[in-house]
Amino acid sequence: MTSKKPTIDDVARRSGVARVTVSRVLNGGPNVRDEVRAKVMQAVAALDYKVNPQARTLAGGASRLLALLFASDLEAEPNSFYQSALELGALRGCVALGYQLLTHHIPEQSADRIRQIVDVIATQRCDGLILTPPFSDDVDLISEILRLKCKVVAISAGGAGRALVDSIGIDDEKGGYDIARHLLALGHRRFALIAGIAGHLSADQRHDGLMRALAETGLGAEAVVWKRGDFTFRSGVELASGLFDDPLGPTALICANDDMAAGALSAAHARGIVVPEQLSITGFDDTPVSAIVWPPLTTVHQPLKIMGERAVRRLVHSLTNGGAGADEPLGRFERLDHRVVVRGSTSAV
Amino acid sequence: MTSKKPTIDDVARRSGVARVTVSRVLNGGPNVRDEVRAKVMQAVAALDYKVNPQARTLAGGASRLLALLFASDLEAEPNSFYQSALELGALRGCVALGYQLLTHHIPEQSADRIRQIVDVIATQRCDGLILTPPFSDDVDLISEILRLKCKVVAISAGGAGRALVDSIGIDDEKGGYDIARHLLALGHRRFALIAGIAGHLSADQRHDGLMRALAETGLGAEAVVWKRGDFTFRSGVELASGLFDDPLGPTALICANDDMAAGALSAAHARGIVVPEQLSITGFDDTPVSAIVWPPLTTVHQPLKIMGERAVRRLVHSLTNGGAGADEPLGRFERLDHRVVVRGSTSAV
DNA sequence: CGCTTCTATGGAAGCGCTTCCAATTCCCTT
DNA sequence: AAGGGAATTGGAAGCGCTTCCATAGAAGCG
Repeated sequence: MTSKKPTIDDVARRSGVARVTVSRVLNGGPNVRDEVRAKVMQAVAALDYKVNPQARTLAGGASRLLALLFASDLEAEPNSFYQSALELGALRGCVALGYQLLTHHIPEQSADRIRQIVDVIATQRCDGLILTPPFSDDVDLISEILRLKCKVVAISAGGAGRALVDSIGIDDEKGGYDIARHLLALGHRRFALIAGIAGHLSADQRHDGLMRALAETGLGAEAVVWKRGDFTFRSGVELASGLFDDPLGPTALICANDDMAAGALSAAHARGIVVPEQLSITGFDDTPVSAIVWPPLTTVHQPLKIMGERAVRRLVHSLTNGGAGADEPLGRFERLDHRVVVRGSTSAV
Repeated sequence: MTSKKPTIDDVARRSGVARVTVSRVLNGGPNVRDEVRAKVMQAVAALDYKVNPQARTLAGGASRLLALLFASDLEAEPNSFYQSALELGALRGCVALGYQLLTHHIPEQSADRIRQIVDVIATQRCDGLILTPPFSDDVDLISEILRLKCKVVAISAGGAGRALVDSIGIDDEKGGYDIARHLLALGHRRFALIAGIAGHLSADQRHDGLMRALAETGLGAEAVVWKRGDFTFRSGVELASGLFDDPLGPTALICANDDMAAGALSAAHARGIVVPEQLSITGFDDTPVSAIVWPPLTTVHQPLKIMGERAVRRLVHSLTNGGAGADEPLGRFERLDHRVVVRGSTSAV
């Protein structure tokens, strides 16, 4: 049928140069005359030649493979939209830069999560890792990965992660502050908060922001009751249900992500509580979930796709620039803009 | 720091056999004495040796790389839960079988979708492809892929795809029939249908099933008004909005997937139409969306994760069994069970 | 104008693994 | 007990690419 795929030698032969020269052209190496470069490129086009990534890896040592790690059980429902958005962004970056992306879901609570992740690095030979919360702040995990000389970029790392590796995220404290300001402006004074899991530092920062906003308005810790959820719809349902009994309960419920807000909304519906008239609810992330539910959620937009793409670019950058040891300031945090998106789930008290 | 990674030669040396023998053990080859096999395995464990997949690919010709293809624009919101479920299942299968999975999103309408996909095969050198609708029925595309000698398994292929390649799916016609029977039993007689895009054959089969159920009850085409959506929440909102004006309009709205049903539900809320009292709405797929909205959707459960995993297994099977030409009946369809999940969005008329 | 210093190119040596084929050993046959 | 086939093992040859080092010219310099 179709003849064998062309190799670098075919290109070399056709353009009348040595194999190394073709390799140089392909890798943008220096010291190649424009004339020769053009001749090679032409042969590449004519033969529809594509480098064999496996051969390149074997010879060159770099696999051009990146892994995106999520903390979720394969069996459980994933925090799907959040993850998809990051993945899509990362994929976009990989396609643009000629890298490949592997996605892995690791049960977060498992004691051997570190072993599993190290295994991914060892088995798949990927040379860069993108960590998502709460792995982004898992100091033990990160140290172990760095020990293996694997490059890392963390998404939404809190203080712990930021100190160790490059990271990308929004100003979560400010995000929490902003959403609180929105509710305070609407006249709310009694709040409930469904926070994230312990160890998810960026979500805790949103909590801090909320408290700062309250303090500015002269309110203290007594103005808010809070619990920790696990970011799933289900936990939103369960935790919200406990809030509806007190007649002097909160008038506004702030959730650490959209899924839990959707769950809270569902619980409210089930109890006949009208949102937002009787209770305002807010989410976080601005995933499609916030637009799908009724009423649509007021939430904080987080540029997840861009975060995914930036993560890849940062990783590739540090991979190709040899990460010149000292001059590469490890642990740089890149802040992206967020914004409050007001929809129908909040109203004046 | 850590010494170089151990190679197959290290294992060979440590266990006192030749490199080939280690290779045989690693690949489950025949003709190795149990005693030798054990000795090698022990050395592997002692050295914490992992095969280098790139080297294996280069030498062996098989990349052990599978690609999962989705038809969606990177910029548009993905049909996230549907895709995530398939991906998760496929990932599970890959991990179990020692393969790697690459996910790609190709804009479906783009004229050069075939070129893009062929490029994926050529550039990434993956040796198996998992197609999702509507690629599953894209005869031109499939023919081209087969011409490249790349193995394919299609998810939810309709007649066109099933004839060409191995495929996995539920009995969509029966799914449509079942959901219609559910509504008919509740007394509904006037229906609306938000169908899928043209060319998405499995979704069309659900339409056929609906018509069959209606016919059995003595109803004809006049009992249902229908339109085509594109499976997005947005299209559900838009298409449903047009249905609410006629006082003698449908009492039940059947949607070809959950996202469009959620959109329709949202549109109903916006118009003050109470679901299910004034209008019953059904979805399809049983993605988490169906549980997140209010009222939760009656829908048809499709075992997406299992479908993803089975797709990988089928692919790997045909890859490793050399696909012995004749005896391998190409185009085998594997049917998985579906079931109607009754939730709050449907009630008696 | 002879000498060093670049700049452009090519030769050779593998990267770690598998496949092909030859060599050895073993176990049955007759 | 000798011959034959099957079961085991190893040697050698790459897979397609990059890296290291050597080789020419071209260019710079006193």
